[in-house]
Amino acid sequence: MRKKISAVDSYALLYVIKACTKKSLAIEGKQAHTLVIKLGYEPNIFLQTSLMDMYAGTANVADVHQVFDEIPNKNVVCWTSLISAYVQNQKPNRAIEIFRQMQMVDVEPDQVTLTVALSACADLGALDKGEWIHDSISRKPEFSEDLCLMNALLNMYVKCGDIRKAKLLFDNVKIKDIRTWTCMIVGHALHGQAEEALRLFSALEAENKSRSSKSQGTKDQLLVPNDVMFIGVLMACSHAGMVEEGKRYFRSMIEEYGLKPRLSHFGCMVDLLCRCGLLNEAYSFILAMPIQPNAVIWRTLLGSSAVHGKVELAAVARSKLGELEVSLVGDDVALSNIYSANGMWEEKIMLRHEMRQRRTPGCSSVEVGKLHS
DNA sequence: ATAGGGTTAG
Repeated sequence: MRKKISAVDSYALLYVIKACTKKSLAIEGKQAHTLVIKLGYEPNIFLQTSLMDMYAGTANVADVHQVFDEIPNKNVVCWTSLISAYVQNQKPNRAIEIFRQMQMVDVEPDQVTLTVALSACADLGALDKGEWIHDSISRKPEFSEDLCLMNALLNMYVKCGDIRKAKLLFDNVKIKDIRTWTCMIVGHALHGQAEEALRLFSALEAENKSRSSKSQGTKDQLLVPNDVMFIGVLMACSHAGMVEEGKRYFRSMIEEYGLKPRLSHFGCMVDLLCRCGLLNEAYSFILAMPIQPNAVIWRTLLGSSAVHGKVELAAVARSKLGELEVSLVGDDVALSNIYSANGMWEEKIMLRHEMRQRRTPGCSSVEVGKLHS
């Protein structure tokens, strides 16, 4: 089409930009942006917001903000895209700031804006701001009909630790989807309420069984567990020390539900085995994985080796982290602490010396008014 | 025909 440039209209460009977003194609996305300018489509607000979304998806927040700044009449969709870009790129503080700015220039947030803002609150653990948004939802009854928004609200309460509010909300949402259930299961799992989490999962399975034996109409309403839900289920087993159940759910996920475990599922299993002190089994499990283990998995084994005083295994895990070139200074601290616990002072001194040469800083975070890292 | 949204291991 570019050879016959007169045929390129704003719709063609829009779909090309969407394709770039979907496939995270940064260079092609930029080329599409160039064409938007060359062909004089800059006043098209649909194209501008799509471009913002494309830059957000390719981790280019600076360009998102620049596109936003150059839009003359910013509507609620433009503002929401900007907030979303900061959420997607792990800048929830900035997202909340923009959310405030938007209200100061009298642009009224809609359901989508509030959904995104709640996501930022969840990431920050900002319960007070989340509750403020909940209040503004309550003032618009039609907003409570929006399931995306309700799921975001539920997730906010879960991540901010208000499990009671989360449960109340869950019970009050009449029409739930698989994400609603997943949120609540993860919520219980995160709060150490493994039994509640697994009870919910069983309730969902029972509900599905009863519906699939009934008429065709109810079959359309089946809420089939997906891979994300199994992460919640496995987390619950892990936090409750339920090894055998965890292994059973892992098998059931593959065999009964036909789901392919992803890296995070293997991570859950390693965590489960490690927490129960089955470190050798965890190590064999990692070696037998069909996909390459990442740093989180080796770090789980390392941390657990430290707890259980398994020096050799800790050293293996640390060297794997080194190979992946993503090790944090905390990984070395963990290993160095095992050495001292076992009186291996020479090893400890050598490791500490290596650490001084690398000079990678550690980090922590604390909330003082807002979250600082 | 056109734009922005919710669940995911430590």
